[in-house]
Amino acid sequence: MFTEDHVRGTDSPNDFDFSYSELSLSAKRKRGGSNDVSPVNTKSPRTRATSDVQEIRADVTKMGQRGIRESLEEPDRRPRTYRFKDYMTSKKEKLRAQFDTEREGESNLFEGVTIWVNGYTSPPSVVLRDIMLLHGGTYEHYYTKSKVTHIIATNLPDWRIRELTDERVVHPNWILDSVELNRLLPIDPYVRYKGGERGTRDLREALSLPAERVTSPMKVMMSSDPLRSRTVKDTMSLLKRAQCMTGRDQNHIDLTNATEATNTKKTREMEEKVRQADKTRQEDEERKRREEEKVQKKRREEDEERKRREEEKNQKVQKERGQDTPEALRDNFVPSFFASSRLHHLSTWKTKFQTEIQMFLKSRITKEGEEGEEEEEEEEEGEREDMRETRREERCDGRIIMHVDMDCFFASVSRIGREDLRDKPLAVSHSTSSKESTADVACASYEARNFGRNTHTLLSIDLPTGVKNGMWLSEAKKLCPNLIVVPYQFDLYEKVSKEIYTIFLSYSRKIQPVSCDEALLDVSHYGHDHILRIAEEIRNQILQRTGCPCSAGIGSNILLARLACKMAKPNGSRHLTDAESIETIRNLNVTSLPNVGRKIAKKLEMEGIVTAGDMVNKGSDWLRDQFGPRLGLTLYHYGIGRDDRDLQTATKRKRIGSDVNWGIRLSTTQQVHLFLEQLSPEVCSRLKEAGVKGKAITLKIKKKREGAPEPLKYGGHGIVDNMSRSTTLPSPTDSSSQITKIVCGIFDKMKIPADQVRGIGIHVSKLKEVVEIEESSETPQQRLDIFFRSKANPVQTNEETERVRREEEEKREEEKKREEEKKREEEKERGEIEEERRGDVEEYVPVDSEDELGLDEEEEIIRAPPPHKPPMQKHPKKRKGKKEEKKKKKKSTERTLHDMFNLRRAAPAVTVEPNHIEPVTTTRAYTDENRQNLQDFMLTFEEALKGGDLRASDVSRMISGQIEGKDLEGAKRILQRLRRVARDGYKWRRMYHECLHEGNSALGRVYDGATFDIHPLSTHSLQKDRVRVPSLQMTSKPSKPFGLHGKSTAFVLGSNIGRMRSIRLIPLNSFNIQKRGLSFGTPEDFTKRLNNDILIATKSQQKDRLSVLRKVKTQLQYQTKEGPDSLTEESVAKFLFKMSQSSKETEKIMSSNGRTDLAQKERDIITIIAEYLPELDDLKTKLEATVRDTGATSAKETKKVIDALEKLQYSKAEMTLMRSMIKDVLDVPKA
DNA sequence: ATCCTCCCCTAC
DNA sequence: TAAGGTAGGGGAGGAT
Ligand SMILES: Nc1ccn([C@H]2C[C@H](O)[C@@H](COP(=O)(O)OP(=O)(O)OP(=O)(O)O)O2)c(=O)n1
Ligand SMILES: [Mg+2]
Ligand SMILES: [Mg+2]
Ligand SMILES: [Mg+2]
Repeated sequence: MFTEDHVRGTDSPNDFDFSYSELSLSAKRKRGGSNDVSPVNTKSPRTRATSDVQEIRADVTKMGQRGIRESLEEPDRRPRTYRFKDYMTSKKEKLRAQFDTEREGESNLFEGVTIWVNGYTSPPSVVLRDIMLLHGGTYEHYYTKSKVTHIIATNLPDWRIRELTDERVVHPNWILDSVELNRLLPIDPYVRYKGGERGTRDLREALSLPAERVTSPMKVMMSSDPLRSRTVKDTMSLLKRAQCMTGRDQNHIDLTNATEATNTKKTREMEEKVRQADKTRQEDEERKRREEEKVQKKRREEDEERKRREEEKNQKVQKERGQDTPEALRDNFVPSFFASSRLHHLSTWKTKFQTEIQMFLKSRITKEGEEGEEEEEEEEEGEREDMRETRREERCDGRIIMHVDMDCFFASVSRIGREDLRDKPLAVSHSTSSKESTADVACASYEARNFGRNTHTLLSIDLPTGVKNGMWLSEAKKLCPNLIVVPYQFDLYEKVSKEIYTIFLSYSRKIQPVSCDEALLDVSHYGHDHILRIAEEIRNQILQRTGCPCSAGIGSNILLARLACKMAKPNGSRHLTDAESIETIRNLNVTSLPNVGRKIAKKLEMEGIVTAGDMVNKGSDWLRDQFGPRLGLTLYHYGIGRDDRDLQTATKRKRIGSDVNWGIRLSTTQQVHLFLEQLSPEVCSRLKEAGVKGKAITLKIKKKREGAPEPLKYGGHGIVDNMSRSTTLPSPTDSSSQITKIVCGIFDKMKIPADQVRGIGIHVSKLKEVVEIEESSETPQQRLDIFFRSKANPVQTNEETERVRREEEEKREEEKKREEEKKREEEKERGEIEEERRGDVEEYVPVDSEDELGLDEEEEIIRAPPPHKPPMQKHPKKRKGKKEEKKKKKKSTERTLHDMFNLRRAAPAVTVEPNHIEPVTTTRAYTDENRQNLQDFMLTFEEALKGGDLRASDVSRMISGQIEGKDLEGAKRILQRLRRVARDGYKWRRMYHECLHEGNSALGRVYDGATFDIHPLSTHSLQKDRVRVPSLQMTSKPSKPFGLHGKSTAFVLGSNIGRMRSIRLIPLNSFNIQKRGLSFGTPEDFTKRLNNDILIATKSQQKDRLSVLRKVKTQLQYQTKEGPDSLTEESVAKFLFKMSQSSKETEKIMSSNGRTDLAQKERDIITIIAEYLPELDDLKTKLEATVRDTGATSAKETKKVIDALEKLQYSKAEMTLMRSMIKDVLDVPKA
């Protein structure tokens, strides 16, 4: 993720980096620990009323200042700075070396000058830093007497400055003017406060400036006051120059690309310089690298040349047809789109901060592992060890999470150095004007958000109603006619972001980057007592360094921290304590909860649920039912303030992609191909940057929905259907041409008319790190062989196949259209028109619009999967609502059992040609309405079996009416399964097993988009004698909350269908138990018992019990999935214990809030889980005894107890349980 | 049971 | 004019 910008920007000795100050951290801790600072802080902040916050804030500001003074007084305790340099890979190191050479050439204007920027300046410190960086100067993040030669400050008087006697305090215009005139001006006219004469001399000496420079005739040249206020334009032009040097666009990453990409004079000069430096001092290795680079460059050039010719040809073809080149195929459309796309930037920055922080921390860890070279290093280790210890202890008391988020970020950045914009309603947008503008407002200032409202009534985060982020400018203008629109300043946002992350890193190393303007910090190590002060200190620092306000929220988990931050906005901080959380959250709108966006909010609203309290009242069962086991439970927990997510400090990327869903209006397939060719390199360069290759290539297409109007939004995609298809390659790739080829192939297969394409995306997944790939010993040929051996033989399609497929799709399309039609009418009746536009739900609820009404196709279908009703209705108990059921013509006179019992067939029987791919539309889900039918089917089936004269063909026919064969055992098994279904109340889904065999053909799925030669059949064994027969697979009750239910298309390769012989059924779950274990059994025992109990509960219709047991089962499954290891006795024990604890926690919250009903529910859960943990009380008694024996009284003595326990030789599982109980037991005597 | 693909939703 | 990108979580359907 190292952009050119990045590499260059960080190559200076005084570069911007994540500086991490161990010292400032420990100093803070000490300050926090001593009681001298705070007169306010006698109460614990956990219980402090919010009204105290103001007071604290003022107090803390002072304290922050005192903190700085402290550090000034103790110059030895300066923070240590770690740079990327410490942890970049050696390759990147080399790249940087090259840029160093270039940079040095730029200017040495400020050589020997080291500045430290004090407080808020205009331009802000980030800009000054860049300037210094470009002109040979040094920028210090922290003040150090021995290093800093100039203190830069705008505001006078500043009490801090008065304390500085040795250094020069200079106005920033000194820097700006010096750059402008390209000479170092004397500082005299710019000096804000002059120290002693000695200081001046020192300064001159230190700088060893030539006399003529110092006596520059600047006064003559500068007609205006040197301390004048700079215009933004001034500043920006300087900044622009800075950007010229630092490399502009983060989209152009590849170093070699970068050197050849621009043909500006500057670049050429730089290259020349580099070459010269190369000659004189680069080492062999470096030269070799260059050679390689050159070769690659050449290759690329050839490649591009070829492409260019192709393109020319294409364009000529188009011209001949009299067509213009579409906008999306213009030169540079893709890069320029991304360069202007705010969302692209947002996304890019997020991943950037994620990887950077990850790398930074990793490097720190390796560093720790090494021997400390200095004494200081040792100390530091000790300190960190100490901190870890502290943290561990703190965790017993719960974590302390802080969420810091910039206030109206983009707008605030625009206000830097613009006092005139300070209190104005502001919007950041591309558009320059117009009431009609469909440009998005990326960010609205708080004045715009609250426009026209009495701000005193704004008590809750739920209330604001003015301009929202994501809203169209036209609408924003309507709401707020005074709105001032300012342009994006992406470079500045990025700089400010880096600045705030630097600050974050100086407070905690456990950081989850959330966005360029926010992060979650684990600040447990500061303890509860002073945490609000720390928050204020951070906010203060951010304001000082960037000139932008932010807010901070603190809580015992991520949820509470986020909510607290939101509530504190703008420009505030808050600690949302556990005690007040439930009551506070209860009154919040559901949309303020994470994971509740547009759709979920709407679904909730339809049930009359508006507040989080409403949601909790509806119950966790309902939520899980509606939103799936995962989200349902999460939401329920959020509703009562619970959230056990860990901070995600390090993640592995799973996918890399690039989408353009704007400005896509193409007319021919060829044009789509050309566009894909533009997009592929984008994806590839991101892959390369991340150092990965991927095996799965996905093409995403937004296809204009049938009948959808042209979108109102300029260049917008409008109402679309999303489609995607992927191809898995034998080996990972990051080759642009390969990916282009594949996605073009996929697109052709998707059979989407080019003029209906509204959005295109390419994604690569199944990623592998390049380093690992290189280590792998297999040759490409070997890998290919492995692939072909592991997969079936790919085939080519033919025209006939495509025709069938198209027909099938058309049919589906038609059906979909009908559905929509119906739905649209219904919605019109209800007056419910939804819009296609998006935007922050919470912030922006779109308003109706004639033209852009967006109907979600899926919603209607969820409620009623449209069955292909066979004509015979043996069971006339009909749904009344579906009066307009289509009367379908029966194709065959043959009446199958399938028809008789109204069991929908999975697919029409199709004739399959050998080696051809055939589309088969399968219909899923025998839903409730079919249950009765199934039971009837079963009875008949049973009768038939009794007679003993049932052939497998009958079984097949009964189900699909198409296949011959004989398999009594199979039939019996089907019966068994049917019984089970009837008994367990499972729903069914139907599924295809295909077939295959014979000669040189193989069963296989089609690898979309890939063209392979037909391979001779390899020796691996194929499943022979298999038959394409629908079978039944048990599935738990579906809980998909959104989207299309019940239909999908399978593409089946068939051959010699006539020879099929057997039926294959999914084996029932079997449990190979045995193994003896604990009282509650091995994991296998446990699972078995659980399943059995579920069965019993089902039979005896103990609904609540069943629900609890199912919950246990699902949760356990998740646990297993997430965990790196398979289930063990201990993990099961721990899991059960945790679940029980979790319910206890909920129970506590509920009963303390008077919700006896819900508390009872949790108690029931606890009781049921306790059945599986019969030993718990016993163990606890034993544990207590041990604790008494050891005489331990506090959590600190945990280890002592554990040692004692270990001597008693409990089993692993028992130890696990006891371990989790120790804290409780030790807490009791304390209390 | 477990894996894969496709799709949906959310967040900034 | 305007730049509606992207990653990850998660569910269903299907295959093995
Ligand atoms: N639909 C959106 C939402 C956000 N952003 C950009 C602009 C915002 O300034 C920035 C940060 O998003 P936040 O959600 O943090 O919103 P703000 O910082 O603007 O306001 P707040 O004070 O509520 O955090 O991301 C955007 O371009 N489009
Ligand atoms: Mg923000
Ligand atoms: Mg934010
Ligand atoms: Mg929300």
